[in-house]
Amino acid sequence: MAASTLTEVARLAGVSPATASRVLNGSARKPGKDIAERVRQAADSLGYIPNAQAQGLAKSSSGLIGLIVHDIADPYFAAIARGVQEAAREQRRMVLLATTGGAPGEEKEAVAAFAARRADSIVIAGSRSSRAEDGDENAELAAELDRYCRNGGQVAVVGHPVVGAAAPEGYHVVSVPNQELAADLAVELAAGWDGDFVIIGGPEGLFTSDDRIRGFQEGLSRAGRGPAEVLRNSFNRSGGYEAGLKLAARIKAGGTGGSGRPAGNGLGIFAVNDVMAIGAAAALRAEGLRIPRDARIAGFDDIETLRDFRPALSTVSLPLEEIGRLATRATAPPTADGDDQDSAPLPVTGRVMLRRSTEATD
Amino acid sequence: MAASTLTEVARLAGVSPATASRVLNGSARKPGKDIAERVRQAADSLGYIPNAQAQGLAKSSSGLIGLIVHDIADPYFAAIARGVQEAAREQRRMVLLATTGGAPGEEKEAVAAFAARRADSIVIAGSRSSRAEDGDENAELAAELDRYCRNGGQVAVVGHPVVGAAAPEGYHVVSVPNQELAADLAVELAAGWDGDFVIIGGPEGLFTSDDRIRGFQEGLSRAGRGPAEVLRNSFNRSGGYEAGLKLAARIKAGGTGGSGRPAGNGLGIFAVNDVMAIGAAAALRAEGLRIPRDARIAGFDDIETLRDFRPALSTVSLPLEEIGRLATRATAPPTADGDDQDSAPLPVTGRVMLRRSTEATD
DNA sequence: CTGTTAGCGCGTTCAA
DNA sequence: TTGAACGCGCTAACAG
Repeated sequence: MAASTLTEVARLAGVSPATASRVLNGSARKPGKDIAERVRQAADSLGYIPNAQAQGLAKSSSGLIGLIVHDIADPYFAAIARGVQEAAREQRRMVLLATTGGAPGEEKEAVAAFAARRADSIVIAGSRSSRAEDGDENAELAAELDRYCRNGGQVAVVGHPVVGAAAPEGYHVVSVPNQELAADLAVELAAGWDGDFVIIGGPEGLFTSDDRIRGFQEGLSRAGRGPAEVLRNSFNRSGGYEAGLKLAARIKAGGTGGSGRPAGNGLGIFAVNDVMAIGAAAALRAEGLRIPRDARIAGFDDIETLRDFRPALSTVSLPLEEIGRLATRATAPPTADGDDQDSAPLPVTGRVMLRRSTEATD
Repeated sequence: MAASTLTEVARLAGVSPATASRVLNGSARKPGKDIAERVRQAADSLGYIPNAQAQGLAKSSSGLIGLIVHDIADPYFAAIARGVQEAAREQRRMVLLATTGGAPGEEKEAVAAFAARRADSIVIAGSRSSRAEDGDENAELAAELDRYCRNGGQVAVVGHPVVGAAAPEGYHVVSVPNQELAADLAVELAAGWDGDFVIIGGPEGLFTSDDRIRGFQEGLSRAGRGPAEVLRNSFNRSGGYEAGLKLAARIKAGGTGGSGRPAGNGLGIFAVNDVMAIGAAAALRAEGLRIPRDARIAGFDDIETLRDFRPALSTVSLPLEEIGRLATRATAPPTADGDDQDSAPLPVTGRVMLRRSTEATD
């Protein structure tokens, strides 16, 4: 990766490197109009491209923003990534990508790698977990983040704060009202359906999943219903599929988990995200069941790619892209005009979307 | 972004920076066992993280790989990105992301930005275009890429070479047999359907789209059919939707474009990618038409997130993730053990998937 | 095997 | 306004 350097440009233009630097990169004072042109021409003819590494070294700031996701191919993260990318472009920064599969250990590695690259800020999307087995790694992650912040780094976390993060300066949280929205969803669903509900959740300890489960239960209780049974599986399509198979068998057996309801009365299913909901729906369909006739089903996230799914999936719409933008902007260098909103919780609102998958069929 | 430096670590350990460097980062020669431990402890207690910028400056290599996509939220690119990310991790490199919306001008900017960051290699996913309006920008992009390669950079392009790229050393192409596969699809579709075909394509000049159109026509001719009409629209869902509306009107009008076929006999629709196919299907459905009864429809790519769509979409399966991996590996630094396969065309194979959306209904 | 020296390419003081 | 000198943090040649 050898390329022409600023020194070469300066020599060709017959000026000092310092002057060349001033004209080519944004400096406070502008050199003479005539000399500037000469430098620019020299740079152009040499195809000069400033070495960002060297600039970063000298200025102690890289123009890099690190993004941590579980899986970039998951439409949920892809949508957030788009928002991050957009905001980063506005700020003329570049995005460094890391995928971790959700393991806190990997996330810690990613933070360290970003710190090594001197990324100005880090956005962590994706659910954190509080599982006991992840305890140590979570602690390490928190420590790494702390150090990063203490060194002047900016961090934004989507959803939940990292467990045990001491939150010095520069630590921001874009909180998503998962619980409230799940409660709203439950209330609306309960208004149109008096049968039993079942929740398909992710592994225990996953904050996003747990919040949504808790919220849904709360909504049910607010609607005068008892708590729903919770089936736990992996936080992806196949997890939803497996749970769907179980529920299909149950529905076909004619009961709804011992409540003694008559056969064919179906079930109200809430999957904690759209992808799991789709998986569950696929399983039901594979078992010959129909939605919403034999079972009503709702998800969460309102993934764009899934909007053409039939029957249209009831869900909670989340401004994923906006969330990415907000997180990114929260980590932007202080705008100098004093509006230091700092770590004030950023407002994210969602909306319950009732669609065909939970409509009455009679 | 101030952090403890190698010098500090060295001082604390009572050794020279050079020695510290040798033990902490991979050097050829290993220092004494005792001194190594002392350095490691010092580094640990200081929370030392090597400054990759400085390392890069000194070593002239950054461990960065740049990825250029149209839109990271598009499942097609997201899948490729996952592959790139995976391979990058294997090679202990980090991914820099740039999204361009497909404009050659933006791609040129991205290449320049990657070059500035001294990325070791660049992967360009996404269709190139040869539209006249993009001529200048394409030329600039090619020039930028050339320069990048000449400076020792590695480039891999998915699908088609960049227009006008002079291809010095380090320029690789992962070619995707779009045309052949589209032809295969046409042949298989024609075997089960004797009605008319219509192609929903992207804007003229988009290589991927044009290749698939050309291949499909070729396949039709191979099957003894005349060429299909081509509807051009934007290369995304809404483009498919618009085309679908037009076709719906035509189908409902009872003709198939003047061929005089009886009403209700439908149409065989080939959309050049899955996302457009889904859009078209949504339009047909919105107009009260059913698939495959009123129209058969097929796409291209076999997007994972869309696999649960009903009726299951006939398509051509592409190993997107593998493509990303291949592209990334193609740009890896020469493996030193001599297997310099260099710019040999990398093998990518796809497969026609006939599913419910193109099945006979009677 | 270790320490010293000299850059990598650039920004930013200082004097001129 | 311009140029010369220094330092950012690290690696790679040397010297000891």
